[in-house]
Amino acid sequence: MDHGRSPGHRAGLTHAAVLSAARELLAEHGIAGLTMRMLAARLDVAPNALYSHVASKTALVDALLDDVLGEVAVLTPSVENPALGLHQLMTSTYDVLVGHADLVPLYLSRQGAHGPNALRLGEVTLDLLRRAGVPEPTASDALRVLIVYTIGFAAFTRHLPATGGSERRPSAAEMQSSFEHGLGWLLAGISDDHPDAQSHLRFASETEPKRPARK
Amino acid sequence: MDHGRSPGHRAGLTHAAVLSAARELLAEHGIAGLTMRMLAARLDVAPNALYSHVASKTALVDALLDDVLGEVAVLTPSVENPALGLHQLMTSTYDVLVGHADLVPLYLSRQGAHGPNALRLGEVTLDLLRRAGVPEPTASDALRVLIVYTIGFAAFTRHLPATGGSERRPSAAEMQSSFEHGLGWLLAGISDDHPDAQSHLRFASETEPKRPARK
DNA sequence: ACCTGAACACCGTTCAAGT
DNA sequence: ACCTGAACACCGTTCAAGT
Repeated sequence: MDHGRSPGHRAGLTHAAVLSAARELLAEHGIAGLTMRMLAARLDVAPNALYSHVASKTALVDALLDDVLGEVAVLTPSVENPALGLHQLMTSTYDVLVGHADLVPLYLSRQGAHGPNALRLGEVTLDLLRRAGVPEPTASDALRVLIVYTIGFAAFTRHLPATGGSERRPSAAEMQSSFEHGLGWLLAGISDDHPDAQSHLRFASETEPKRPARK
Repeated sequence: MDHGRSPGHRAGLTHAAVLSAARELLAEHGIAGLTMRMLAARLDVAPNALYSHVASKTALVDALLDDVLGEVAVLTPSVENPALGLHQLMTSTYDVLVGHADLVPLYLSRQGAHGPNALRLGEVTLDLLRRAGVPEPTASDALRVLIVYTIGFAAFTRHLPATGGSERRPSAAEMQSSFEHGLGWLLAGISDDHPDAQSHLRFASETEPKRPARK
């Protein structure tokens, strides 16, 4: 594989190139195809050459997920309607993660070394919660709940466990619909715990425009 | 390792013995220690001997998780108070899964070949939802949402991502508290969608006795 | 600093035997 | 049917070189 290159010559790899090739590999061959050796082969490089640009495979996966998280749409801070902004942010995160569902379980099994994009999303969410009038002890709970709920649902969109009885596997569209229902319940519950909130979060799920089903 | 045993003699393994040894291995050495070869070594057996009792490693993991799920307390069907039964069932599931949090991400990454215990839990949950007065299109959504929420939270109890800013890692007790808050929001939201429900699910989270923090 | 060659210490799984 | 011995086709990672 390694195109005629003697020990001293370099291939011109970069961290970004490795990351980008990893994303392609993941998209094409799924999670099973994402190995250091396959990645090296795709880059026409010896397997150990990758370690000049990536500390380890787990570091690669962490970087990969944060890279994906960078695609989440963080619209104008929605100062006027934080409730709607909250709903939009979670659904956008859900959409992006579903597009790379293989990555989530892999990320779950590691120490969550959170990248800058993940941190940014957490901060934006917390900010929206506060603006919606949710006071501090509850806001932290709500942040955790929303994150876990969204990521958990994204991880499950492919294979849902035990939906009871002999029912067939729910489609991606059904999963998205269930996700949206549950998100509405959560946002309503958060808001109902604090009736002095400036606007009911429940409002968001009703005014949100329909998204097209994923390809 | 293999105690003097010639090719023809048997070691007396059973499916249950393999499964039990796998649980011990998981508890002692974590997820990294759960390999077919380590498992064989612990049973004083050649690695390939396991394949007489287990089809593959993924089948082992599936069986392992369903075995764990068998520990979930399914109390008297709570005919009188389905709302409280629902809350109790989810918290029990959460507690059990948190005790084996390593298993969940591994389970997520596979095709969810659902064992009998998982199916039973799904059916019991759905039954409770119906008894609580939740009509059918919503009940399926609620079932999915509750399952995903509970399993997702269990998977995250060790490493929570992006709780925003530079806050330190939440403790297990904090995670449990957040889980319970979110569960209350969900149950309240489900019940509020159907005001004719025989009893507000919200009621459950208020009458539920305190559980001791996990060891 | 970046890359190669070779190797180490593992994996899950299969195949041909033995009783 | 259950187990061993040996092997296959992989892994991630390290170490000593080369330029």
